[in-house]
Amino acid sequence: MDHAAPRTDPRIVRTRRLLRDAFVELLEELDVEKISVNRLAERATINRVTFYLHYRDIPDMMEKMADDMIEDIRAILQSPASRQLSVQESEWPLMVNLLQHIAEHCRFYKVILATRRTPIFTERFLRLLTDMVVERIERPEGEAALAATGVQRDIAVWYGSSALIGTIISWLRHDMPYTPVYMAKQFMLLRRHHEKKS
Amino acid sequence: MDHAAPRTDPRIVRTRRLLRDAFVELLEELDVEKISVNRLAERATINRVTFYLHYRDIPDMMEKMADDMIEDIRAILQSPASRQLSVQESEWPLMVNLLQHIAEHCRFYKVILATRRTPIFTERFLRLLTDMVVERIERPEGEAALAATGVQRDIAVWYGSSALIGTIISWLRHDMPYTPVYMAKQFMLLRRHHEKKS
DNA sequence: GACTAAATTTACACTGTGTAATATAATTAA
DNA sequence: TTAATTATATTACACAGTGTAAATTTAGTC
Repeated sequence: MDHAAPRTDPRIVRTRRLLRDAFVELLEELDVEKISVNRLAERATINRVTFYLHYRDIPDMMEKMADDMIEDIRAILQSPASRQLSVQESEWPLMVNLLQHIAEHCRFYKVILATRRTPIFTERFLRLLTDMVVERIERPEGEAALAATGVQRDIAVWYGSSALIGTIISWLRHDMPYTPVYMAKQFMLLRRHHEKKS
Repeated sequence: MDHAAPRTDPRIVRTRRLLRDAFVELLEELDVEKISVNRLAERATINRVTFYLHYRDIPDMMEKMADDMIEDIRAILQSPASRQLSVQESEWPLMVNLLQHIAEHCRFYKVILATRRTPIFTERFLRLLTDMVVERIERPEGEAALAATGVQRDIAVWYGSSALIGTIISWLRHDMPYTPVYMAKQFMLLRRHHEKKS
């Protein structure tokens, strides 16, 4: 890297920083669909037209911001520490680094990953599944199994419900290559491995 | 149920059906943000003004559609079969029913849960984590562990990566009540229970 | 200090929004 | 069947936002 040292104009850096900060700010206050180029430019204290010198529209800007985010995360996951170690050993520091990175930039990540951004349907569906998992875990059998594993209760809930909805979405995305029954069986297998202690 | 038999005007039923079908159709062709009341009414072959007699705006319409979806799903999860059985036994038919319901209405669910709806950031992040999980599972150790459990490879990938990103998002949503290190430890525990065979 | 590039200002044509008033069509009830 | 009610259509309007163009000002680079 750093071959030809592009050295971007500080005005460009400044404008983009203002825009991205303003975007995060607005996302803390409004739903995405309410963020207009108008408002964004106003909040960023730049001219509306200037926005178009940098991004085609707001989705395009989000795309670019996502690119940057991915670049950051990739840098962490490909850190030198991970190369010579085994998978088992390298996973731990990678995970810690990733989570710490997110924690350090939590204002950004929270707004980007965890606000109203989740379209209403997924959100509602997830909530329902979460209730289901909670109910399940609160039964005596669930409590016992959980206690044996040393897994925090709410974390197990997050994990289980996200896994469920995420797998369903992936299944749909891949045009349902397995029958519902087969999927259900697989869920049972995966579940069991959470709860049955060795 | 069926106390006062509200008996909605067939015109209302028709208009809402046209609108919702048109919405699904458009969502198959465009990103959500490109769906305007204009286009929607045109596609539904109703007058634009009529839309406002039923919904405040498009997010409001999505909200209502989500309500209906949740009602359907809830009906399945609270089916009579589930009441007298134990948790373990009732879970299986519920899961099958749920998945079959989704499969039957897959055009709707696919568009609603699995299209471009996932805001770019989550999508990109999920893709990255998926790569990570794939790489991990393709190693000899991973293959062996997987074979022992009888879990399908790609399903394990979907499951693991969704669980990961979903848990991270929940952690952020709850304002990070655990340290990154603790979270990482919990991930290791949950992971281990997938792979270590009894 | 001159050159270059970014940002601003102003303007314009366009698409979409939300509401109001009135007219027409379909449904329901007498 | 007629009369009522109620949904939808039509037209119109004020407003907010979009994306682009041209000329100008401001800031950075060499």
